[in-house]
Amino acid sequence: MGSSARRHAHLHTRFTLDQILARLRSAGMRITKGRQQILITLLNAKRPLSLHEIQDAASQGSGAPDFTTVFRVMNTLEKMQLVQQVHLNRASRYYELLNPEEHHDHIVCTECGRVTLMVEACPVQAYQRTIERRYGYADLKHSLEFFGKCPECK
Amino acid sequence: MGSSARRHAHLHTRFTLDQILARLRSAGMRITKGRQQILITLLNAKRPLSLHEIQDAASQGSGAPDFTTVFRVMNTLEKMQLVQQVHLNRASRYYELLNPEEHHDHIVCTECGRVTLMVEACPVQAYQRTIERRYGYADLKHSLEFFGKCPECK
DNA sequence: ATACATGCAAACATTTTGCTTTGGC
DNA sequence: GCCAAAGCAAAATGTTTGCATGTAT
Repeated sequence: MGSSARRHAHLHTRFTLDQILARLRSAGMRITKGRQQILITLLNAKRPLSLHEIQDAASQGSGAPDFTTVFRVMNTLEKMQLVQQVHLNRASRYYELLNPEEHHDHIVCTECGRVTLMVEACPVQAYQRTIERRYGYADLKHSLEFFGKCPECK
Repeated sequence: MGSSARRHAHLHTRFTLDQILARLRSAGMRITKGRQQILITLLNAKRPLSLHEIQDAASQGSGAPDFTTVFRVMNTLEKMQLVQQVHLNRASRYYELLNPEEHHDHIVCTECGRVTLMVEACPVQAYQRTIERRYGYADLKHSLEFFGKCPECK
């Protein structure tokens, strides 16, 4: 493959670890080893992760946070709007880091479970404001997942 | 309120009970009292229901299907694409009947949990074909939910 | 009569909470 | 040293399976 594929690749404008840690600090939270491991795991993730996956990955280094810790940290990060749940129609919950500017959606294969990240601009983003006005809701976020058969499975 | 509100109300082009029963029959499935109760419950539902809610509602009449039955029937209906899961960020799964032509999405209040059905044309529907081609997926369905503060809670 | 479907009970998975101990500030 | 956070254990909740019995066809 040449550079044409790469030309379409978008810049992942993600939070940096330091930016997130600064947010935690300014919220009066403490920077523990476990939290750092979890955040590094999320930063490296190429797809949404379950709590167990986060714990496993975060335990590679020296930290090895307890499952309960992962559970509580993820709850906190979700409330702080630093992470988001992604619905993959599986038994457990999946999380991903929320990017400050960019929003992307997912395609999930109904056969093999594979998750593809969509790189185009989200078609819903533009409607959000209109919907807020029409239905009187405020602070709208959304969650959009596509389900179908991936190239391999179809 | 005058008729102006009603003017925007759309026709709920839903399956009829008989249509669904015909589909079950042609799939070689048997028409039991429990299944009928469940389907009637889904037809009357004004919002997505959990398995327990379906069981409770379906037990009003004489049928009273067991929870396991509800679980299995819903799984089957989902595979048959007659119902769909809706993600409300709650502990359990919620289901709704899938309409043959019309597709609608939901707005969920993050404070009180209230669910509002959206009546406009779904902005994603139009993109689905494009996405199928671009990513090589087939038979795409999607799930779109908005989360925010409802008029009462904001 | 013959499967298919149900009900019941038990297993399983995941999420959540209580409480004691640890460690960041 | 103080108090938030972690770890551990146990409970609560929700989902799924096995098997004997019932029932639609």
